[in-house]
Amino acid sequence: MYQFVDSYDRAYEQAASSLGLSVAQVCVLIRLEAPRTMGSLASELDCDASNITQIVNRLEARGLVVRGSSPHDGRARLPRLTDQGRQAVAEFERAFTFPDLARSRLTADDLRTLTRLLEAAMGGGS
Amino acid sequence: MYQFVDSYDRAYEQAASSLGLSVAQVCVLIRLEAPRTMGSLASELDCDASNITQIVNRLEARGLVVRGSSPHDGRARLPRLTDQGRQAVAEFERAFTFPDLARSRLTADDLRTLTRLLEAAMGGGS
DNA sequence: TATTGTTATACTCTATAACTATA
DNA sequence: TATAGTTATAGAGTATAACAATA
Repeated sequence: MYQFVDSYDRAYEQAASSLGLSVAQVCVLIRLEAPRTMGSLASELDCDASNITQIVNRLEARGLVVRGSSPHDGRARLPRLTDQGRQAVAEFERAFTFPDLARSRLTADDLRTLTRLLEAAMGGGS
Repeated sequence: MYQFVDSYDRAYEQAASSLGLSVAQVCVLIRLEAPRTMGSLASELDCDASNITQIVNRLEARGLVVRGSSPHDGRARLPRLTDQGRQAVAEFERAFTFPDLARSRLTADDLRTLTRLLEAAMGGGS
């Protein structure tokens, strides 16, 4: 179990760094396929809002993201992907081969079983 | 698959921080149940040696680790756990309930199947 | 008054480069 | 000359506290 998680994490890190990005930056980037507020990113990634501010600053400095404004709430910012950002997301998904590779090593039946057992191990619906 | 890895990682992080330690510090600590060189830690954790130097510095400052010397090689250091360090490892293992909890939710048969499928998904013997 | 986000600050993780001591 | 480890330094992730702007 540890070995599997470790392999997954390392593959994720390597795919990110092959694009010159950190894991944290990719985590934000892939959640911006639809624009959303800084706060919703912070709560989904379970970190402080000031953290998101800094990560988005760096992504914006690289031209992967732009901060838009919300028409409904003058306080909120709505970061969204630029074309270059969308391209980076696509490249990451191409580089992060671990899940597809893992799936390709199992039969369709075994994959269904694995999914069921992982869900059961996590406690069903949590 | 992502959900399972994410749950595992979050549980690990929370167990570490419940002891006031970072994930990186715990990773070093739990590998010191037998003394070993700085270099072997760096290669197992796949990071630079200077990184290990700093983490061991912080663990030493907290009294969890002491740097010993090797009788065979005057250059090498052999960090090892103090009593307080051993206690911290035990506390971490008590706090990191995720794996035991996951196992307890499966029958013995399902657990064997899960292990087999995870190994197969990683590519057998890698 | 409460909420969204930013700024300032501090600590940790991480790598690179230059260094010391030993082999 | 090569290896084990450290030091100095710099960039990034993270949180806390104080703050501005808006609701």
